[in-house]
Amino acid sequence: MQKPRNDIPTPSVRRLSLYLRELESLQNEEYDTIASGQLAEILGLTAAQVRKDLTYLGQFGRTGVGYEIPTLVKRLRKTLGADKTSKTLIVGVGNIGRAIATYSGFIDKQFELVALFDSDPKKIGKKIGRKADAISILPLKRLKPTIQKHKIRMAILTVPANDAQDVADRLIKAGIRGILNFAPIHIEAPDNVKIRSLDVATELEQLNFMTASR
Amino acid sequence: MQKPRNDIPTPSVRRLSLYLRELESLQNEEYDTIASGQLAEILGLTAAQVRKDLTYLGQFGRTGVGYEIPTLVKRLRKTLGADKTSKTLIVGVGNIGRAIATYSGFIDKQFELVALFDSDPKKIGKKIGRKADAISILPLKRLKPTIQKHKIRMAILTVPANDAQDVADRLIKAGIRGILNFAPIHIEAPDNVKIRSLDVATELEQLNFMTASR
DNA sequence: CTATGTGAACAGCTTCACAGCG
DNA sequence: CGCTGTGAAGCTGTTCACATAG
Repeated sequence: MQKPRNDIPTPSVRRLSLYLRELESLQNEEYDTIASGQLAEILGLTAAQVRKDLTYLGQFGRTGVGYEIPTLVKRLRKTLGADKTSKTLIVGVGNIGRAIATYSGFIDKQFELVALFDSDPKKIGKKIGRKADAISILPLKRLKPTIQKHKIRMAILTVPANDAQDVADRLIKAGIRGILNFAPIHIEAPDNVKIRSLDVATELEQLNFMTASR
Repeated sequence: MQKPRNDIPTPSVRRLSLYLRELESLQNEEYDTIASGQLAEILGLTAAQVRKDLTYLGQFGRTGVGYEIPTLVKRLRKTLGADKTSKTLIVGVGNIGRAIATYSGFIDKQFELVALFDSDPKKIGKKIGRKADAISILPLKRLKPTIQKHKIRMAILTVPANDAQDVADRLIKAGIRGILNFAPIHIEAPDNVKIRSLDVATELEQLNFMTASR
């Protein structure tokens, strides 16, 4: 008996995201079609892998020609949910939080930054961002009402490691379904809440290891 | 015939790094020994995985007891190269670059931030960081001499996507062996130069995908 | 002749399960 | 017993190679 698998493997999802971004920047170019090999070349992958990934979108490549870029972009957007903007919030307006908040506005338009939170009373009420779409920093007690009012699904967590689990718990209680965690600590969460951690220290350490030996 | 494998798998290296950090913060606690199951619990892993990872350090766990924390820490440091500080530089002093430069001084002391670079003439000469160990921003033409003088092996790349490959090429020519890239683009490099990319947009998109369906 | 789509082989990691040791 | 160390089994993702389509 085969295990029925109709979801997309995590590594493929990551690459689909790369394809989308690359193709969007290619869209205004002269070509209106692209072959798996070309895309692979640009992104440092193999042609077979690109093709396999793209089959998760259904089949629509043209044999002997390649993939129609506009169609491909449309399908990628649809599959990844990039055809609608997703509301997000940031907790912790320190250096990293602020950097992400102001990061190329906000990120490719696909994500809308709805609110900023911090526990430091001195920061409350201050605004981040350029004039028109500057966003005020709110106290943590406003977390739950804000999340529920705007139906926010994802949060970016950029608080110190000591506070990370507490804040995560509050986010989860308030209904958040996904957390992008920058604190260098493991966040405990129920299965229906997804956590992704970006850990600069660990990445540096890995790089250090890879370049050290031999 | 077995494939003779004396290197450590990449996923294991990442976890070894997590073990080290966790154990360092546990070192002043009452316990001087830890079992694979406990460590696994803290980090959200399985006991078997922890044990398998730790065998890459050689065998020194005590049956029925666990691992001696000081010994374990020592071996982890040695294996990961965390027993000596590694010199690093940052190119691109925008929001992210600045955030990382000032990030908990600098990162656990294992990495020493030797220099900062930016292409913007207005930023040259400015200093980042607290008084005593503030670091001046240098122009890109100082890249090569600085890298060679200090024998810097790793670089953190926080420039805009458009400049990333150019700067990477210059870093590589100057002798850099590993690059931690924050630009949302694939960096091309020879095999003997390791690239690790942290891509916030892609991570967010993945999280969005994972929390969207069902 | 070119490039897709895909079953099948392969490789790499993780999990299992248990022998061995204090 | 309790917990390590580890072959073996299991899974998942990648690569191969080729039938297929235009």
